[in-house]
Amino acid sequence: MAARMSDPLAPQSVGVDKLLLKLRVRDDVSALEEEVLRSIIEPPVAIASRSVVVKEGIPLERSALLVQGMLGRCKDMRDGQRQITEVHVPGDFADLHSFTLKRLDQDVVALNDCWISWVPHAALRAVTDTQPHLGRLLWLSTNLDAAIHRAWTVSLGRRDAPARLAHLLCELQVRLSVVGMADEDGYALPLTQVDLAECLGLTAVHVNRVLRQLREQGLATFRSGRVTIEDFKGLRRLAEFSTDYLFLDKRPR
Amino acid sequence: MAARMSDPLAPQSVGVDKLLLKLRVRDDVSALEEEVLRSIIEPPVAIASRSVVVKEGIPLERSALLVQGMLGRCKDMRDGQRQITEVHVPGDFADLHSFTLKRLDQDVVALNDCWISWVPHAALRAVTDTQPHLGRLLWLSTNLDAAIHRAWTVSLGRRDAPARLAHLLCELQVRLSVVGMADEDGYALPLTQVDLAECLGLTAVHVNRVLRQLREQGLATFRSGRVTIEDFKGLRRLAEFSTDYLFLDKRPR
DNA sequence: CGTACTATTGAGTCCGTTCAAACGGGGTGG
DNA sequence: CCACCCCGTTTGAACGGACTCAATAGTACG
Repeated sequence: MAARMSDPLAPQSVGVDKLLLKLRVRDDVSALEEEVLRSIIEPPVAIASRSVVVKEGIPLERSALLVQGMLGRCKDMRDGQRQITEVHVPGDFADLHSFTLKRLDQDVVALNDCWISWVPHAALRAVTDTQPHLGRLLWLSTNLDAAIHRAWTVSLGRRDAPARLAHLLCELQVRLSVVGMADEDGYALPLTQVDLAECLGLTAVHVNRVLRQLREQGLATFRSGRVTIEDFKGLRRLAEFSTDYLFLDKRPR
Repeated sequence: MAARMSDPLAPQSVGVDKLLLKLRVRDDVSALEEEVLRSIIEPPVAIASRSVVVKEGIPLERSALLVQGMLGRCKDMRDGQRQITEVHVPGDFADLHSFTLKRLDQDVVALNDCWISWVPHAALRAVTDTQPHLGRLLWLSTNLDAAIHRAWTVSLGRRDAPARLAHLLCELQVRLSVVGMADEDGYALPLTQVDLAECLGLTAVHVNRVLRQLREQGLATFRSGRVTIEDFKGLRRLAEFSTDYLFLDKRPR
Protein backbone atom coordinates (compact mmCIF):
# COMPACT_ATOMS: atom_id res chain seq x y z
CA MET A 1 0.00 0.00 0.00
CA ALA A 2 1.08 3.59 -0.64
CA ALA A 3 4.14 2.69 -2.67
CA ARG A 4 4.74 6.28 -3.72
CA MET A 5 2.79 9.15 -2.26
CA SER A 6 2.66 12.57 -3.85
CA ASP A 7 3.73 14.04 -0.53
CA PRO A 8 5.97 11.69 1.40
CA LEU A 9 5.93 13.85 4.54
CA ALA A 10 3.15 13.03 6.99
CA PRO A 11 1.17 16.18 7.78
CA GLN A 12 1.41 16.35 11.54
CA SER A 13 -1.72 17.87 13.00
CA VAL A 14 -3.37 19.61 10.05
CA GLY A 15 -6.22 17.12 10.15
CA VAL A 16 -7.43 18.28 13.53
CA ASP A 17 -6.75 21.86 12.56
CA LYS A 18 -9.02 21.61 9.54
CA LEU A 19 -11.68 19.84 11.58
CA LEU A 20 -11.52 22.70 14.07
CA LEU A 21 -11.83 25.25 11.25
CA LYS A 22 -14.92 23.41 10.07
CA LEU A 23 -16.50 23.17 13.53
CA ARG A 24 -15.68 26.76 14.50
CA VAL A 25 -17.56 28.06 11.47
CA ARG A 26 -20.67 26.59 13.13
CA ASP A 27 -20.07 26.98 16.88
CA ASP A 28 -17.48 27.89 19.48
CA VAL A 29 -15.04 25.17 20.50
CA SER A 30 -13.41 25.73 23.88
CA ALA A 31 -9.70 25.23 24.55
CA LEU A 32 -10.55 22.19 26.65
CA GLU A 33 -12.69 20.69 23.89
CA GLU A 34 -9.90 21.32 21.39
CA GLU A 35 -7.51 19.54 23.73
CA VAL A 36 -9.88 16.58 24.05
CA LEU A 37 -10.24 16.36 20.27
CA ARG A 38 -6.50 16.44 19.73
CA SER A 39 -6.01 13.73 22.34
CA ILE A 40 -8.32 11.21 20.68
CA ILE A 41 -7.06 11.59 17.12
CA GLU A 42 -4.32 9.17 16.12
CA PRO A 43 -1.29 10.18 14.00
CA PRO A 44 -1.99 10.34 10.25
CA VAL A 45 -1.39 7.30 8.08
CA ALA A 46 -0.91 7.25 4.30
CA ILE A 47 -3.56 5.77 2.02
CA ALA A 48 -2.83 4.89 -1.59
CA SER A 49 -4.96 6.32 -4.35
CA ARG A 50 -7.92 4.10 -5.31
CA SER A 51 -7.66 1.86 -2.26
CA VAL A 52 -10.72 1.00 -0.20
CA VAL A 53 -10.36 2.68 3.19
CA VAL A 54 -13.47 1.16 4.73
CA LYS A 55 -15.42 -1.70 3.23
CA GLU A 56 -19.22 -1.81 3.37
CA GLY A 57 -20.67 -4.12 6.02
CA ILE A 58 -17.55 -4.78 8.10
CA PRO A 59 -17.91 -4.25 11.88
CA LEU A 60 -16.09 -1.05 12.80
CA GLU A 61 -14.50 0.31 15.94
CA ARG A 62 -12.98 3.52 14.64
CA SER A 63 -13.73 6.36 12.24
CA ALA A 64 -11.51 8.10 9.71
CA LEU A 65 -10.71 11.80 9.79
CA LEU A 66 -9.44 12.95 6.41
CA VAL A 67 -6.22 14.93 6.74
CA GLN A 68 -5.13 15.30 3.13
CA GLY A 69 -6.48 14.24 -0.26
CA MET A 70 -10.04 13.31 -1.13
CA LEU A 71 -12.23 10.37 -0.24
CA GLY A 72 -15.50 9.24 -1.75
CA ARG A 73 -18.42 7.18 -0.50
CA CYS A 74 -19.09 4.67 -3.28
CA LYS A 75 -21.84 2.23 -4.06
CA ASP A 76 -21.10 -0.39 -6.70
CA MET A 77 -24.00 -1.84 -8.67
CA ARG A 78 -24.29 -5.37 -9.98
CA ASP A 79 -23.75 -4.27 -13.58
CA GLY A 80 -20.52 -2.45 -12.79
CA GLN A 81 -22.01 1.00 -12.54
CA ARG A 82 -20.93 3.04 -9.53
CA GLN A 83 -22.44 5.96 -7.68
CA ILE A 84 -20.44 8.24 -5.42
CA THR A 85 -22.73 9.73 -2.75
CA GLU A 86 -20.35 12.21 -1.18
CA VAL A 87 -16.90 13.62 -1.74
CA HIS A 88 -14.89 14.32 1.40
CA VAL A 89 -12.40 17.14 1.79
CA PRO A 90 -9.73 17.47 4.50
CA GLY A 91 -11.25 18.11 7.93
CA ASP A 92 -14.20 15.81 7.16
CA PHE A 93 -14.87 12.57 8.94
CA ALA A 94 -15.50 10.06 6.17
CA ASP A 95 -17.41 7.59 8.32
CA LEU A 96 -18.28 9.24 11.61
CA HIS A 97 -21.77 7.76 11.19
CA SER A 98 -20.22 4.36 11.80
CA PHE A 99 -19.84 5.44 15.43
CA THR A 100 -23.58 4.86 15.88
CA LEU A 101 -24.22 2.46 13.00
CA LYS A 102 -21.20 0.19 13.65
CA ARG A 103 -20.74 -0.63 9.97
CA LEU A 104 -21.11 1.19 6.65
CA ASP A 105 -23.75 0.89 3.97
CA GLN A 106 -21.23 1.98 1.32
CA ASP A 107 -17.48 1.75 0.75
CA VAL A 108 -15.15 4.63 1.49
CA VAL A 109 -12.45 4.82 -1.19
CA ALA A 110 -9.47 7.10 -1.71
CA LEU A 111 -9.93 9.25 -4.82
CA ASN A 112 -6.23 10.10 -4.74
CA ASP A 113 -3.30 9.61 -2.38
CA CYS A 114 -4.53 10.55 1.09
CA TRP A 115 -3.56 10.89 4.70
CA ILE A 116 -6.13 9.95 7.31
CA SER A 117 -6.23 9.84 11.11
CA TRP A 118 -8.18 7.16 12.88
CA VAL A 119 -10.34 7.96 15.89
CA PRO A 120 -11.40 5.03 18.12
CA HIS A 121 -15.11 4.69 18.80
CA ALA A 122 -14.29 4.10 22.45
CA ALA A 123 -12.85 7.61 22.59
CA LEU A 124 -15.90 9.03 20.84
CA ARG A 125 -18.13 7.28 23.34
CA ALA A 126 -16.15 8.88 26.13
CA VAL A 127 -16.66 12.25 24.48
CA THR A 128 -20.42 11.77 24.40
CA ASP A 129 -20.32 10.64 28.03
CA THR A 130 -18.21 13.46 29.41
CA GLN A 131 -18.23 16.31 26.85
CA PRO A 132 -21.84 16.59 25.72
CA HIS A 133 -21.34 19.86 23.88
CA LEU A 134 -18.45 18.44 21.90
CA GLY A 135 -20.58 15.37 21.30
CA ARG A 136 -23.28 17.57 19.82
CA LEU A 137 -20.71 19.14 17.51
CA LEU A 138 -19.75 15.70 16.22
CA TRP A 139 -23.44 14.92 15.77
CA LEU A 140 -23.71 18.20 13.88
CA SER A 141 -20.91 17.07 11.62
CA THR A 142 -22.86 13.96 10.55
CA ASN A 143 -25.94 16.14 10.05
CA LEU A 144 -23.95 18.35 7.67
CA ASP A 145 -23.16 15.23 5.64
CA ALA A 146 -26.87 14.45 5.53
CA ALA A 147 -27.63 17.98 4.32
CA ILE A 148 -25.08 17.48 1.55
CA HIS A 149 -26.75 14.17 0.67
CA ARG A 150 -30.08 15.97 0.35
CA ALA A 151 -28.56 18.62 -1.89
CA TRP A 152 -27.17 15.88 -4.13
CA THR A 153 -30.55 14.16 -4.18
CA VAL A 154 -32.10 17.38 -5.43
CA SER A 155 -29.38 17.74 -8.06
CA LEU A 156 -29.79 14.21 -9.32
CA GLY A 157 -33.57 14.44 -9.30
CA ARG A 158 -34.18 17.88 -10.75
CA ARG A 159 -31.13 19.47 -12.36
CA ASP A 160 -29.91 18.81 -15.88
CA ALA A 161 -26.30 17.85 -16.46
CA PRO A 162 -24.79 21.36 -16.77
CA ALA A 163 -26.55 22.61 -13.63
CA ARG A 164 -25.64 19.45 -11.75
CA LEU A 165 -21.97 19.81 -12.58
CA ALA A 166 -22.02 23.53 -11.78
CA HIS A 167 -23.63 22.76 -8.42
CA LEU A 168 -20.91 20.31 -7.51
CA LEU A 169 -18.18 22.77 -8.50
CA CYS A 170 -19.83 25.47 -6.34
CA GLU A 171 -20.21 23.14 -3.37
CA LEU A 172 -16.57 22.13 -3.44
CA GLN A 173 -15.47 25.74 -3.83
CA VAL A 174 -17.31 26.64 -0.61
CA ARG A 175 -16.39 23.54 1.39
CA LEU A 176 -12.73 23.82 0.47
CA SER A 177 -12.74 27.53 1.31
CA VAL A 178 -13.84 26.70 4.86
CA VAL A 179 -10.66 24.68 5.40
CA GLY A 180 -8.46 27.16 3.56
CA MET A 181 -7.99 25.05 0.45
CA ALA A 182 -9.66 27.24 -2.17
CA ASP A 183 -9.25 30.82 -3.23
CA GLU A 184 -11.50 32.95 -5.44
CA ASP A 185 -9.91 31.57 -8.61
CA GLY A 186 -10.65 27.95 -7.81
CA TYR A 187 -9.09 24.91 -6.21
CA ALA A 188 -7.20 21.68 -6.70
CA LEU A 189 -9.56 18.82 -7.57
CA PRO A 190 -7.66 15.52 -7.87
CA LEU A 191 -10.49 13.63 -9.62
CA THR A 192 -10.90 12.18 -13.09
CA GLN A 193 -13.85 12.86 -15.34
CA VAL A 194 -14.94 9.31 -14.56
CA ASP A 195 -15.08 10.23 -10.86
CA LEU A 196 -17.14 13.32 -11.62
CA ALA A 197 -19.51 11.19 -13.68
CA GLU A 198 -19.89 8.80 -10.76
CA CYS A 199 -20.79 11.71 -8.49
CA LEU A 200 -23.25 13.21 -10.94
CA GLY A 201 -25.12 10.14 -12.17
CA LEU A 202 -23.79 10.73 -15.69
CA THR A 203 -21.37 8.99 -18.05
CA ALA A 204 -17.79 10.17 -18.39
CA VAL A 205 -18.43 10.95 -22.04
CA HIS A 206 -21.21 13.31 -21.15
CA VAL A 207 -19.25 14.94 -18.32
CA ASN A 208 -16.59 15.71 -20.89
CA ARG A 209 -19.11 17.42 -23.15
CA VAL A 210 -20.65 19.38 -20.30
CA LEU A 211 -17.22 20.50 -19.05
CA ARG A 212 -16.62 21.87 -22.52
CA GLN A 213 -19.94 23.76 -22.33
CA LEU A 214 -19.03 25.38 -19.02
CA ARG A 215 -15.62 26.28 -20.39
CA GLU A 216 -17.04 27.77 -23.60
CA GLN A 217 -19.59 29.74 -21.59
CA GLY A 218 -16.74 31.24 -19.55
CA LEU A 219 -18.03 29.80 -16.28
CA ALA A 220 -15.38 27.32 -15.13
CA THR A 221 -12.51 25.19 -16.39
CA PHE A 222 -11.38 21.81 -15.12
CA ARG A 223 -8.00 20.73 -16.38
CA SER A 224 -5.10 18.72 -14.98
CA GLY A 225 -6.54 18.39 -11.52
CA ARG A 226 -7.50 21.99 -11.02
CA VAL A 227 -10.85 23.77 -11.16
CA THR A 228 -10.63 27.39 -12.26
CA ILE A 229 -13.74 29.38 -11.49
CA GLU A 230 -14.08 32.08 -14.11
CA ASP A 231 -17.54 33.35 -13.18
CA PHE A 232 -18.78 32.19 -9.79
CA LYS A 233 -21.99 34.23 -9.98
CA GLY A 234 -22.83 32.74 -13.34
CA LEU A 235 -22.04 29.24 -12.14
CA ARG A 236 -24.14 29.82 -9.06
CA ARG A 237 -27.07 31.08 -11.11
CA LEU A 238 -26.87 28.16 -13.52
CA ALA A 239 -26.80 25.70 -10.63
CA GLU A 240 -29.37 27.53 -8.53
CA PHE A 241 -26.76 27.17 -5.79
CA SER A 242 -27.18 28.53 -2.29
CA THR A 243 -24.85 28.05 0.67
CA ASP A 244 -27.84 27.63 3.02
CA TYR A 245 -27.50 23.84 3.18
CA LEU A 246 -23.89 24.11 4.33
CA PHE A 247 -24.87 25.96 7.54
CA LEU A 248 -22.00 28.42 7.56
CA ASP A 249 -23.40 30.56 10.38
CA LYS A 250 -22.36 30.28 14.00
CA ARG A 251 -25.08 29.43 16.52
CA PRO A 252 -24.94 27.84 19.95
CA ARG A 253 -25.76 24.16 19.76
CA MET B 1 -55.83 24.36 9.65
CA ALA B 2 -57.07 20.78 9.94
CA ALA B 3 -60.71 21.50 9.19
CA ARG B 4 -61.61 17.85 8.82
CA MET B 5 -59.20 15.09 9.65
CA SER B 6 -59.63 11.54 8.48
CA ASP B 7 -59.31 10.38 12.10
CA PRO B 8 -60.68 12.95 14.55
CA LEU B 9 -59.36 11.10 17.60
CA ALA B 10 -55.90 12.06 18.70
CA PRO B 11 -53.68 8.96 18.96
CA GLN B 12 -52.47 9.18 22.52
CA SER B 13 -49.02 7.71 22.81
CA VAL B 14 -48.58 5.66 19.64
CA GLY B 15 -45.95 8.11 18.42
CA VAL B 16 -43.52 7.23 21.19
CA ASP B 17 -44.46 3.57 20.91
CA LYS B 18 -43.50 3.51 17.23
CA LEU B 19 -40.29 5.42 17.94
CA LEU B 20 -39.45 2.80 20.56
CA LEU B 21 -40.18 0.00 18.10
CA LYS B 22 -37.82 1.66 15.66
CA LEU B 23 -35.05 2.19 18.23
CA ARG B 24 -35.37 -1.27 19.77
CA VAL B 25 -34.75 -2.88 16.39
CA ARG B 26 -31.27 -1.33 16.60
CA ASP B 27 -30.40 -1.35 20.30
CA ASP B 28 -31.78 -1.94 23.76
CA VAL B 29 -33.70 0.90 25.38
CA SER B 30 -33.91 0.70 29.16
CA ALA B 31 -37.09 1.34 31.12
CA LEU B 32 -35.57 4.54 32.44
CA GLU B 33 -34.68 5.72 28.95
CA GLU B 34 -38.18 4.91 27.78
CA GLU B 35 -39.55 6.95 30.65
CA VAL B 36 -37.29 9.88 29.77
CA LEU B 37 -38.40 9.74 26.15
CA ARG B 38 -42.06 9.67 27.08
CA SER B 39 -41.58 12.62 29.41
CA ILE B 40 -40.12 14.94 26.77
CA ILE B 41 -42.62 14.24 23.98
CA GLU B 42 -45.59 16.61 23.87
CA PRO B 43 -49.17 15.48 23.18
CA PRO B 44 -49.95 14.93 19.47
CA VAL B 45 -51.38 17.77 17.41
CA ALA B 46 -53.25 17.47 14.11
CA ILE B 47 -51.69 18.67 10.87
CA ALA B 48 -53.77 19.21 7.75
CA SER B 49 -52.79 17.48 4.53
CA ARG B 50 -50.45 19.55 2.32
CA SER B 51 -49.58 22.07 5.00
CA VAL B 52 -45.99 23.07 5.66
CA VAL B 53 -45.02 21.72 9.08
CA VAL B 54 -41.57 23.32 9.17
CA LYS B 55 -40.40 25.99 6.77
CA GLU B 56 -36.83 26.02 5.46
CA GLY B 57 -34.54 28.54 7.12
CA ILE B 58 -36.66 29.46 10.15
CA PRO B 59 -34.87 29.29 13.55
CA LEU B 60 -36.15 26.23 15.39
CA GLU B 61 -36.38 25.21 19.03
CA ARG B 62 -38.24 21.92 18.72
CA SER B 63 -38.39 18.86 16.48
CA ALA B 64 -41.38 16.93 15.15
CA LEU B 65 -42.02 13.27 15.89
CA LEU B 66 -44.47 11.83 13.37
CA VAL B 67 -47.29 9.94 15.08
CA GLN B 68 -49.65 9.24 12.20
CA GLY B 69 -49.69 9.96 8.46
CA MET B 70 -46.74 10.72 6.23
CA LEU B 71 -44.43 13.70 5.95
CA GLY B 72 -41.99 14.61 3.21
CA ARG B 73 -38.87 16.73 3.05
CA CYS B 74 -39.35 18.94 0.00
CA LYS B 75 -37.14 21.25 -2.00
CA ASP B 76 -38.88 23.61 -4.40
CA MET B 77 -36.97 24.81 -7.45
CA ARG B 78 -37.28 28.20 -9.12
CA ASP B 79 -39.11 26.76 -12.11
CA GLY B 80 -41.78 25.09 -9.98
CA GLN B 81 -40.21 21.64 -9.98
CA ARG B 82 -40.03 19.93 -6.61
CA GLN B 83 -37.88 17.17 -5.19
CA ILE B 84 -38.84 15.15 -2.13
CA THR B 85 -35.68 13.89 -0.43
CA GLU B 86 -37.23 11.63 2.18
CA VAL B 87 -40.63 10.25 3.11
CA HIS B 88 -41.29 9.88 6.82
CA VAL B 89 -43.39 7.17 8.40
CA PRO B 90 -44.83 7.13 11.95
CA GLY B 91 -42.11 6.80 14.57
CA ASP B 92 -39.72 8.95 12.53
CA PHE B 93 -38.48 12.34 13.60
CA ALA B 94 -39.00 14.57 10.57
CA ASP B 95 -36.46 17.17 11.58
CA LEU B 96 -34.37 15.84 14.45
CA HIS B 97 -31.33 17.19 12.61
CA SER B 98 -32.59 20.68 13.43
CA PHE B 99 -31.55 19.95 17.01
CA THR B 100 -27.92 20.50 15.96
CA LEU B 101 -28.48 22.59 12.84
CA LYS B 102 -31.06 24.95 14.38
CA ARG B 103 -32.89 25.44 11.07
CA LEU B 104 -33.79 23.31 8.05
CA ASP B 105 -32.36 23.32 4.56
CA GLN B 106 -35.67 22.03 3.16
CA ASP B 107 -39.36 22.27 4.03
CA VAL B 108 -41.19 19.52 5.88
CA VAL B 109 -44.69 19.12 4.45
CA ALA B 110 -47.62 16.88 5.32
CA LEU B 111 -48.32 14.43 2.50
CA ASN B 112 -51.72 13.65 4.04
CA ASP B 113 -53.55 14.42 7.29
CA CYS B 114 -51.07 13.80 10.10
CA TRP B 115 -50.57 13.83 13.83
CA ILE B 116 -47.24 14.98 15.17
CA SER B 117 -45.70 15.42 18.61
CA TRP B 118 -43.26 18.22 19.25
CA VAL B 119 -40.10 17.66 21.28
CA PRO B 120 -38.35 20.78 22.66
CA HIS B 121 -34.66 21.11 21.85
CA ALA B 122 -34.05 22.07 25.46
CA ALA B 123 -35.25 18.61 26.47
CA LEU B 124 -33.06 16.97 23.84
CA ARG B 125 -30.09 18.91 25.11
CA ALA B 126 -30.85 17.63 28.60
CA VAL B 127 -30.93 14.10 27.21
CA THR B 128 -27.47 14.50 25.66
CA ASP B 129 -26.23 15.98 28.94
CA THR B 130 -27.60 13.33 31.27
CA GLN B 131 -28.50 10.24 29.18
CA PRO B 132 -25.59 9.80 26.80
CA HIS B 133 -26.69 6.37 25.58
CA LEU B 134 -30.14 7.66 24.73
CA GLY B 135 -28.45 10.63 23.09
CA ARG B 136 -26.47 8.25 20.91
CA LEU B 137 -29.70 6.50 19.92
CA LEU B 138 -31.15 9.82 18.76
CA TRP B 139 -27.92 10.49 16.86
CA LEU B 140 -28.32 7.03 15.34
CA SER B 141 -31.79 7.99 14.22
CA THR B 142 -30.44 10.96 12.19
CA ASN B 143 -27.74 8.68 10.77
CA LEU B 144 -30.45 6.30 9.55
CA ASP B 145 -32.00 9.22 7.69
CA ALA B 146 -28.62 9.92 6.11
CA ALA B 147 -28.32 6.27 5.04
CA ILE B 148 -31.74 6.55 3.40
CA HIS B 149 -30.59 9.72 1.64
CA ARG B 150 -27.59 7.84 0.27
CA ALA B 151 -29.79 5.01 -0.97
CA TRP B 152 -31.99 7.56 -2.76
CA THR B 153 -28.91 9.20 -4.26
CA VAL B 154 -27.89 5.83 -5.68
CA SER B 155 -31.40 5.27 -7.04
CA LEU B 156 -31.55 8.67 -8.70
CA GLY B 157 -28.05 8.38 -10.10
CA ARG B 158 -27.95 4.80 -11.32
CA ARG B 159 -31.36 3.11 -11.50
CA ASP B 160 -33.84 3.47 -14.35
CA ALA B 161 -37.42 4.42 -13.60
CA PRO B 162 -38.87 0.93 -12.97
CA ALA B 163 -36.01 -0.05 -10.64
CA ARG B 164 -36.22 3.28 -8.87
CA LEU B 165 -39.92 2.92 -8.20
CA ALA B 166 -39.50 -0.69 -7.13
CA HIS B 167 -36.75 0.36 -4.72
CA LEU B 168 -38.98 2.95 -3.07
CA LEU B 169 -41.82 0.44 -2.71
CA CYS B 170 -39.43 -2.06 -1.09
CA GLU B 171 -38.00 0.54 1.26
CA LEU B 172 -41.42 1.61 2.49
CA GLN B 173 -42.51 -2.00 2.89
CA VAL B 174 -39.59 -2.62 5.25
CA ARG B 175 -39.73 0.68 7.13
CA LEU B 176 -43.46 0.36 7.69
CA SER B 177 -43.07 -3.25 8.84
CA VAL B 178 -40.72 -2.09 11.59
CA VAL B 179 -43.49 0.03 13.10
CA GLY B 180 -46.18 -2.56 12.48
CA MET B 181 -47.84 -0.74 9.59
CA ALA B 182 -47.26 -3.21 6.76
CA ASP B 183 -47.96 -6.89 6.30
CA GLU B 184 -46.68 -9.24 3.62
CA ASP B 185 -49.39 -8.15 1.19
CA GLY B 186 -48.48 -4.50 1.26
CA TYR B 187 -49.34 -1.27 3.05
CA ALA B 188 -51.34 1.94 2.99
CA LEU B 189 -49.54 4.65 1.02
CA PRO B 190 -51.46 7.93 1.13
CA LEU B 191 -49.54 9.59 -1.71
CA THR B 192 -50.48 10.68 -5.21
CA GLN B 193 -48.60 9.73 -8.34
CA VAL B 194 -47.36 13.32 -8.37
CA ASP B 195 -45.82 12.76 -4.93
CA LEU B 196 -44.14 9.57 -6.12
CA ALA B 197 -42.77 11.45 -9.12
CA GLU B 198 -41.35 14.11 -6.79
CA CYS B 199 -39.61 11.40 -4.78
CA LEU B 200 -38.23 9.64 -7.84
CA GLY B 201 -37.04 12.55 -9.96
CA LEU B 202 -39.58 11.64 -12.65
CA THR B 203 -42.73 13.17 -14.08
CA ALA B 204 -46.16 12.05 -12.91
CA VAL B 205 -46.95 10.90 -16.44
CA HIS B 206 -44.00 8.57 -16.44
CA VAL B 207 -44.71 7.28 -12.93
CA ASN B 208 -48.12 6.31 -14.21
CA ARG B 209 -46.62 4.33 -17.08
CA VAL B 210 -44.08 2.63 -14.85
CA LEU B 211 -46.75 1.70 -12.29
CA ARG B 212 -48.60 0.02 -15.12
CA GLN B 213 -45.43 -1.91 -16.03
CA LEU B 214 -45.00 -3.18 -12.47
CA ARG B 215 -48.67 -4.15 -12.36
CA GLU B 216 -48.53 -5.97 -15.69
CA GLN B 217 -45.37 -7.79 -14.62
CA GLY B 218 -47.20 -9.01 -11.52
CA LEU B 219 -44.81 -7.28 -9.13
CA ALA B 220 -46.87 -4.66 -7.32
CA THR B 221 -50.03 -2.60 -7.61
CA PHE B 222 -50.67 0.90 -6.33
CA ARG B 223 -54.30 1.92 -6.31
CA SER B 224 -56.47 4.11 -4.12
CA GLY B 225 -53.84 4.77 -1.51
CA ARG B 226 -52.68 1.20 -1.08
CA VAL B 227 -49.62 -0.66 -2.29
CA THR B 228 -50.18 -4.36 -2.88
CA ILE B 229 -46.97 -6.32 -3.15
CA GLU B 230 -47.60 -9.28 -5.43
CA ASP B 231 -44.01 -10.51 -5.75
CA PHE B 232 -41.60 -9.06 -3.22
CA LYS B 233 -38.68 -11.15 -4.41
CA GLY B 234 -39.20 -10.01 -7.96
CA LEU B 235 -39.52 -6.40 -6.88
CA ARG B 236 -36.40 -6.73 -4.80
CA ARG B 237 -34.43 -8.23 -7.67
CA LEU B 238 -35.59 -5.57 -10.11
CA ALA B 239 -34.59 -2.83 -7.66
CA GLU B 240 -31.40 -4.50 -6.51
CA PHE B 241 -32.79 -3.83 -3.04
CA SER B 242 -31.05 -4.85 0.14
CA THR B 243 -32.07 -4.04 3.70
CA ASP B 244 -28.44 -3.46 4.69
CA TYR B 245 -28.76 0.32 4.59
CA LEU B 246 -31.66 0.24 7.05
CA PHE B 247 -29.51 -1.31 9.81
CA LEU B 248 -32.12 -3.71 11.15
CA ASP B 249 -29.71 -5.59 13.42
CA LYS B 250 -29.28 -4.96 17.10
CA ARG B 251 -25.83 -3.93 18.31
CA PRO B 252 -24.70 -2.03 21.37
CA ARG B 253 -24.11 1.61 20.53
C1' DC C 1 8.55 1.77 -26.29
C1' DG C 2 4.56 -0.71 -25.37
C1' DT C 3 0.59 -0.60 -22.05
C1' DA C 4 -3.05 1.31 -19.70
C1' DC C 5 -5.63 4.96 -18.31
C1' DT C 6 -7.74 9.47 -19.36
C1' DA C 7 -9.65 12.77 -22.40
C1' DT C 8 -12.01 14.01 -26.64
C1' DT C 9 -15.14 13.87 -30.49
C1' DG C 10 -18.82 11.86 -33.78
C1' DA C 11 -23.03 9.27 -34.99
C1' DG C 12 -27.04 6.93 -33.85
C1' DT C 13 -30.31 5.24 -30.22
C1' DC C 14 -33.47 5.24 -26.33
C1' DC C 15 -35.55 6.53 -21.98
C1' DG C 16 -38.09 9.86 -20.02
C1' DT C 17 -39.96 14.31 -21.23
C1' DT C 18 -43.33 17.68 -23.06
C1' DC C 19 -47.62 18.71 -24.91
C1' DA C 20 -52.20 17.39 -25.38
C1' DA C 21 -56.53 15.30 -24.59
C1' DA C 22 -59.78 12.49 -22.21
C1' DC C 23 -61.61 10.02 -18.22
C1' DG C 24 -63.19 9.30 -13.45
C1' DG C 25 -64.64 10.31 -8.81
C1' DG C 26 -65.83 13.31 -5.05
C1' DG C 27 -67.27 17.58 -3.35
C1' DT C 28 -70.02 21.80 -3.95
C1' DG C 29 -73.44 24.98 -5.14
C1' DG C 30 -77.42 26.31 -7.85
C1' DC D 1 -80.60 16.23 -7.57
C1' DC D 2 -77.90 17.34 -11.08
C1' DA D 3 -74.41 20.19 -13.26
C1' DC D 4 -70.14 21.60 -12.65
C1' DC D 5 -65.46 21.63 -11.46
C1' DC D 6 -61.31 20.26 -9.60
C1' DC D 7 -57.93 16.97 -8.96
C1' DG D 8 -55.78 12.78 -9.91
C1' DT D 9 -55.20 9.37 -13.36
C1' DT D 10 -54.60 7.55 -17.93
C1' DT D 11 -53.15 7.31 -22.68
C1' DG D 12 -51.07 9.00 -27.27
C1' DA D 13 -47.58 11.36 -30.18
C1' DA D 14 -43.44 13.75 -30.82
C1' DC D 15 -39.24 15.70 -28.90
C1' DG D 16 -34.78 15.92 -26.73
C1' DG D 17 -31.09 15.12 -23.31
C1' DA D 18 -28.07 11.75 -22.08
C1' DC D 19 -26.57 7.24 -23.43
C1' DT D 20 -24.08 3.68 -26.24
C1' DC D 21 -20.79 2.43 -29.39
C1' DA D 22 -16.74 3.59 -31.65
C1' DA D 23 -12.48 5.67 -32.89
C1' DT D 24 -8.55 8.77 -31.94
C1' DA D 25 -5.23 11.46 -29.10
C1' DG D 26 -2.74 12.50 -25.22
C1' DT D 27 -0.15 11.16 -21.12
C1' DA D 28 1.95 8.65 -17.28
C1' DC D 29 4.33 4.75 -16.10
C1' DG D 30 7.00 0.46 -16.18
